[in-house]
Amino acid sequence: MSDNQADAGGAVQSKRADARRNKETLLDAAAKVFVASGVDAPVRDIAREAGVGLGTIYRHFPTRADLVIAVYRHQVEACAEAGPALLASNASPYVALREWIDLFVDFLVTKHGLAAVLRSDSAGFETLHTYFLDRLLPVCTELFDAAVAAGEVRSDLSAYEVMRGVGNLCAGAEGDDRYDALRLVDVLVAGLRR
Amino acid sequence: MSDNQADAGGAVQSKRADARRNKETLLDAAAKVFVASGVDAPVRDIAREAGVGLGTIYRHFPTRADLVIAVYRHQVEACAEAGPALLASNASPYVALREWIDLFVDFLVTKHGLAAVLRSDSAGFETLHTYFLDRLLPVCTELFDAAVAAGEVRSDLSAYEVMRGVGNLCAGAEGDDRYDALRLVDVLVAGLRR
DNA sequence: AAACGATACGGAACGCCGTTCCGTTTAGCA
DNA sequence: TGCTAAACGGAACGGCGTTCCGTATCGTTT
Repeated sequence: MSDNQADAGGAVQSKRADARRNKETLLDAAAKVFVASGVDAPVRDIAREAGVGLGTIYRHFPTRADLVIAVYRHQVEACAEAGPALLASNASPYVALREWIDLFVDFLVTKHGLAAVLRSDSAGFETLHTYFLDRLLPVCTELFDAAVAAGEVRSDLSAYEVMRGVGNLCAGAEGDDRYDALRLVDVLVAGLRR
Repeated sequence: MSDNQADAGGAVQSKRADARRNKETLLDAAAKVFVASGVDAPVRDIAREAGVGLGTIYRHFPTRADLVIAVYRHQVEACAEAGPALLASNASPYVALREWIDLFVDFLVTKHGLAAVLRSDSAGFETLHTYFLDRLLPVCTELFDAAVAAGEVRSDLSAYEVMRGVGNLCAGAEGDDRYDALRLVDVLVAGLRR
């Protein structure tokens, strides 16, 4: 899962060993910097942490957003895969949805500022936004629709809105001890109930 | 309401006519640019629109945020003043709270990107963030506490969380027709109910 | 009317950002 | 052991908010 940065499947590996090694180094360094300083950390910080030039970063990841995507891709993957599993192991689709949202939220708040990226249109992050949506929205939709079909939640919303809503609630939760994102998401999810 | 930029009351007017005129021009220009391009519009755009140098802006408004505050001050004021009024004219504090939140949301979504500012810690916007909180939080608290006291809403939240939550839900609502912030706020507020 | 501070003005300059460009180095193959 | 395509580092670019300062203007005082 570590190499392709376009769609899953057909990505080509670089021929040269140093390039592959550097990409790996870069991903590690970026992950480290992201947890330390948030997703907004300057590209230069990551380059320094990796002991690498700026050009190197930008050949591997054409855009800051692409780097962020690559770093979090497999974590998003895990979240996506949990969806169907939860649906299968729960009698109530609503409960499954709630638990999936818990997972989603955990993921978001663990990574500094990642949630903020979910609502950003500032060009560069559009890619990341798109990726999150492409991968997670179908999962969320499946859970949400099941809960709607079971008559457990109100039906005047879209799964998309729920996901973005949750993402937005988590935005900027870091470093503000008066604001408990988990609890607010709980309120939102409670409001979903029919 | 047009001149003071510190706290209400004791602000001193500039002695020179051109300064007063420029400040006015600046506020008009900024308002115009903000509706056209959102609160994130570059300072230089505002300077150009006003036909004024950058230095002039920064003497009148030490920070971008101060300018934004000045532009929206009386609208924030109106929102703040509506709180007690709603509380007085409604039998149910919960209904008053809900209506106040409607006002608040209207204000946020009408002005491009203003909501995003509520969740931002990015240094530059801190002033703006602080101002919003200082003025609006007490109002929201009054309404919220009344609703809690009346036993109409759950009590494991703070007014601060509600306000930030609503603000967050509205962030990035522009230009996304699949995302209806109003409706999500509605869900959140419904979830508040006890 | 003239002269003179105090005050306000414009915009060049600074530091930080993401990103691009290109001369230099190096890996892997013949 | 060369040779070349690939990858490298980092200077340079344009855009941002903000600062700084020489210049122009205002309002006053003679």
